[in-house]
Amino acid sequence: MAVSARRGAPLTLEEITTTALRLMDEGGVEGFSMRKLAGELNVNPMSLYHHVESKEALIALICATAARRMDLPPDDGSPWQQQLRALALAYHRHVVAHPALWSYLHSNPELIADRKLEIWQTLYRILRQAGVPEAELRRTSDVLHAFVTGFVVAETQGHLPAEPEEIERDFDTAIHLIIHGLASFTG
Amino acid sequence: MAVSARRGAPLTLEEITTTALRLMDEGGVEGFSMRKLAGELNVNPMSLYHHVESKEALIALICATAARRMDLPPDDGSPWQQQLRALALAYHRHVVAHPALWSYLHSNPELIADRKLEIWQTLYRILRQAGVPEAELRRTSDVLHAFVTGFVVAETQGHLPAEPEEIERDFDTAIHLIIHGLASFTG
DNA sequence: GCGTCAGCCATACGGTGTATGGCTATGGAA
DNA sequence: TTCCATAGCCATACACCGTATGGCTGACGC
Repeated sequence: MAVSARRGAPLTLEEITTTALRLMDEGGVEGFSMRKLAGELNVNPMSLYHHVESKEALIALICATAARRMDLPPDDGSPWQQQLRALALAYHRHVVAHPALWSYLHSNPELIADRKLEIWQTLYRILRQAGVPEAELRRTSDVLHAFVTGFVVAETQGHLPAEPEEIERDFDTAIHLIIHGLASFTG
Repeated sequence: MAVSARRGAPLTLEEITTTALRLMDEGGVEGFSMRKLAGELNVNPMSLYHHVESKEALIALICATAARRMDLPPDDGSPWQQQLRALALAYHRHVVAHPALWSYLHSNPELIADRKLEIWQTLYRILRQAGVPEAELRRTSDVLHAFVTGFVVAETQGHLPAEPEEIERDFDTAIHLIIHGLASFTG
């Protein structure tokens, strides 16, 4: 099947996405280009297009994969406040691992809109436990996700102070606000 | 002073920023280019660089101007909840007028970080009235701004439902969460 | 009259995404 | 064994981008 002249093995989608993610981690999504990716893979730029429809589609694929890979806290029977905090921490940890990617995702939220994603199901479960009415689940989860997204981007973009313990306190403040805001539903 | 060959009058910074803002409103910040701007102004692309240092600087200038133009609610003595709502509405109104610009600003929060901006002073005032301790003002305002920013981007990016009354209810939910979250400070 | 300089622009460089079409070697069919 | 469809790859080209460089022009102060 006409393997690359400059490489031994044929390209794989896996290889493409992995390298692309690394490049984006290193140089941001803005600094990422198909030509650089091709160079890194020692391949002609056009070869990529046999595995991927477009640059945009490639990024979308990587975002979707990243979103699916997040490991979320199970329902351990603890109070919803604690579970919400655990979920936020998991999300936060995941974002910090790939700031560039999530900052991009932040401006293109449709890439993570699928409500069947485990992350949404987990959030729904916690919100139910918090007393949010069924009819308000979609709305409340949207708003919360927007909040969290805003926070995380502010952090990864360096809008918040750089010291880790300061960030942690900011994080605590954010969670505090959200939990006390949600608690008003049970009242 | 060697006015443009193709135009009668010399370029002005005002003219450049106004046209640039219009182009960004129409085609998004990604779709905006110096060459298109020059074309719109009937001028050689390089002429722009006599009034502006770079594309990035131009966008930053426009963002800063936009942020300063927002007219904010004065302290009318009403409860802080009401004032916070008014501030959020003013912010919201302003963002909806130039979604593309604010979506960009959202990914580059440093462009609006200046704490002397009236918007921050107003927010500080309201947070004080809400009982937020002085030492927590910076942190709380950061977090709130991140929240609001996230919400507004979600809305302008079409992540929230399109129907206006739905958006309004989402907005109410957001404000509700924030107000009840803040209220925990006075408790 | 002359120098200075603001304003403008032509050209060029190195980058981008990707359309088009052609090459090659492999798998299956005959 | 032969043949061919096709998967995989790549060379070329196009239209765009931001902007460095350096030169032109004409208004102004002296």
